[in-house]
Amino acid sequence: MKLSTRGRYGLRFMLDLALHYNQGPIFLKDIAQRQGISEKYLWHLIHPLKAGGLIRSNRGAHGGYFLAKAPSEINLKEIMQSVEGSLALVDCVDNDSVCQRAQTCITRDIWQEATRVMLHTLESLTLDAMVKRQTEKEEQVK
Amino acid sequence: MKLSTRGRYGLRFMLDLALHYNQGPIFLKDIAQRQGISEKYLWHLIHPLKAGGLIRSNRGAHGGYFLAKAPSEINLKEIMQSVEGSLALVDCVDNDSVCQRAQTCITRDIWQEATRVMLHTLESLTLDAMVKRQTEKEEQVK
DNA sequence: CTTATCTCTACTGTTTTGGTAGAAATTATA
DNA sequence: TATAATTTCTACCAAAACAGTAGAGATAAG
Repeated sequence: MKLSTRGRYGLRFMLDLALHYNQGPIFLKDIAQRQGISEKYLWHLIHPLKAGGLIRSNRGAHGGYFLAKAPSEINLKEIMQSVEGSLALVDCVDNDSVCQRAQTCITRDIWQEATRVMLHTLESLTLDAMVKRQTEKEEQVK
Repeated sequence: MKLSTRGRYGLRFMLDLALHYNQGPIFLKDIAQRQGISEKYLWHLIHPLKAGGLIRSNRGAHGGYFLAKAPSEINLKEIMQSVEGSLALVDCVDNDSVCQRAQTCITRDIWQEATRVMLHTLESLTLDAMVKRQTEKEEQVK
């Protein structure tokens, strides 16, 4: 039940953009350097994040990436769903036809409920809340 | 973020034992048949469940498996931790030395919190509650 | 027209996952 | 004590998912 690097890096990428919100397009190169992740790999995350309408980009010289919405309007559930796909803990939650037992299986109900709770948690965490926590943490270090 | 078959089958195995609680040792063969899972594969789950103190067994003829505790004393968190290992969403939650950023990384705090909520949910679900739901569901079908 | 940047396709190696084979150990019971 | 039924264990294999890289093409600024 580990998160893959897609999810972990995806959040770090988005948080980096949130920390530089309203500072114009941010170079992928800079994000990659700050986060210690290769540009090549980050591309795999950028693609679904664009498709999910969470980020936008400018091409060409002086191009770069920026959030498509305010940090307060972007939550962790959206980010994870974009980069990881469905967050259902088991496939039968999304689609009962994957298992003949689905109609009568009580464990399916259990996983459905657990998935719901998890999604609710992720939904309550927004990028701007994370930015706030980040800056608070940096204050404490001083 | 999908659960592996270990987790899914592990719960079904335990629920099967719970449904036959106090009926003496249950043959692996019977569980395998009811659940549609090979005996060979189930062995991989049985081993950690025994190590985790959740089930016990009798060897030899008329042997079999049974719960080591009452169904009300066994929750989903224990079962998952036994068959899947650590349930931390990311490795750095258990062990900060896996990442140099751990001390200052706000995303680590986020995953730590999400993990905590998830564990709390799993902990609140006990085998006997699932048995109750199962029998209620069967009543409704009639 | 040159440089900086994003965009895209394709490939590769490694790890994890799911599953099987077959033999050894243990116990009830005839 | 022999036999049948069952758990226990080691080893292995194939397929899928994951993590990461290479290199070329498209676009825009200056």
